[in-house]
Amino acid sequence: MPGTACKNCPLRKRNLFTPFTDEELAFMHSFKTGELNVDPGTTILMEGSNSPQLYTVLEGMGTRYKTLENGKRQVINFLFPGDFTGLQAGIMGEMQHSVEATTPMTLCAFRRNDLWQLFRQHPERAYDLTWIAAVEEHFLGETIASLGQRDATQRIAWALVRIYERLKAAGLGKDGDVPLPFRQQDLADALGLSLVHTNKTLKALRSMGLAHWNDGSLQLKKIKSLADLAMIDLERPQQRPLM
Amino acid sequence: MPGTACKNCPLRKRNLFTPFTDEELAFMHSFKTGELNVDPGTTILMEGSNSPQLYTVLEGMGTRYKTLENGKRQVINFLFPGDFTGLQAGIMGEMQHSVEATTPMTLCAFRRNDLWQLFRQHPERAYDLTWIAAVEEHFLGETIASLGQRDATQRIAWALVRIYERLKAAGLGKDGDVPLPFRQQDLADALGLSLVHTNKTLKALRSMGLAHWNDGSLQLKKIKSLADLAMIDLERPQQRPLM
DNA sequence: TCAGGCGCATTTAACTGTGACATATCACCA
DNA sequence: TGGTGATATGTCACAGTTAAATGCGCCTGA
Repeated sequence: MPGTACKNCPLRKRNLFTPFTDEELAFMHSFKTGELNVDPGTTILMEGSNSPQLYTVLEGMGTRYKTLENGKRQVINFLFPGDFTGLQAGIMGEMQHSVEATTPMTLCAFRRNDLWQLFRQHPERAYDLTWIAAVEEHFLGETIASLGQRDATQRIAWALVRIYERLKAAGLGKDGDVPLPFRQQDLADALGLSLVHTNKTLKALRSMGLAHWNDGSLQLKKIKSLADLAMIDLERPQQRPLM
Repeated sequence: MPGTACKNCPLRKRNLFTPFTDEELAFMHSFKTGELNVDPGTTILMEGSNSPQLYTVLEGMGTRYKTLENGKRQVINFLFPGDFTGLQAGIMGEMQHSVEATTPMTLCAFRRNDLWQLFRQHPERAYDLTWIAAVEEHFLGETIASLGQRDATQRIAWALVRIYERLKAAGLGKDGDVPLPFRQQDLADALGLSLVHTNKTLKALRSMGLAHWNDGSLQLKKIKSLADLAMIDLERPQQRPLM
């Protein structure tokens, strides 16, 4: 039982997450195989490989991405504390994307082979897992709508709002600030924009006073206006399970 | 128990789907509340509404889409026989997208409130459900990569290949043909392209002899070349659960 | 039986948002 | 001190958009 015991998990204290009973915590802990600490730039899961583990992010941030044959990269989603990843490989067998650490990260690892046990013995956790998958599916659908129908300014506004909401909900940052240690290139690859145009659009949002992203810190002073620009509704933070 | 009994379901006979035991079929049937027959153009599920049902497509085709505030429409995915939909609403509460019938459709309806029973009493079905969610998540990730990183020609080639594979796997069409009763506008809205450019690109693929889509029928004579153009690998059909 | 209308595919022409390329600046580090 | 990675900015070309018009098949109603 290396690393933190689940019942002492600092993340779990945040009321973003649905509380677990001691019995539930004990089970999750038995499901856990260890903690993984990685340096920035480390590839945690590799497209095409067959990972034996599933992960919950305890600390740090990363990207989930696909690389195309022509070398282009599509960032599918960012990984923040509390996020769960690896279910696809856990269920389908082979990773369809890679996961890379952007900052130093700590991940809680679970045995993929225990997944079926979880479904048999703990239907509540199985339900949680499906809940997580459904929420991710919803988010990916919104991403598709952004790439397909929004112009560059709206796309960036959309991404910044959603990122801000997620990081705030995870309890990161203070006041109107939130840490965002990615490169502009990462955001560009997430939105299907060129680096140059991403840079210019960020400048425009800055000069409009809507979004300031400097030195790894994102500041949204007028998130409502930014959301209007992106043509989206703000999402109220919703309690969710932490695996 | 209106409509077809699950054990007589004609879809289930196709060996695309994992076989169920009689006991399993009986349970699925008990979970079923009825069949839904709709005309083309009918909205089956509405964005923002709170559907009490989940559906498996028995017959016909449709689209799953989001409408943006500016009136633009993003088709997130097409619905084909054997597809399951409504899990998002079933789990998250509110529909985040709409579902519309393109052709006459027959759907098998399940009670959303029974979902939790399914998790408790039939972990195998719960696992299947999560499997379906994971596959959908994978597909949406590939869609994001297409919208973000491929040009118009590659996007259309990608879409046609994937659609062809899915329809073939479902046992539709004969030889190199497959029925595809959508409008060019639907494909355009799925790929984030204008109708005009979609039309031009389809014409180009036609004159290259790679794809012929006329009168609701899609013919791919050189699917391998089309896949190369799209920079994707062909997917071997994989057995999957039918809910 | 024919006229009118509607949905969809097709085509042409003009415009534009975004990409590609080039270059500069700054911080950091070996 | 030079090298590397990131942000920043200007210029120009083009893939794809927008607008507008035509044709064709099919339905409906007189």
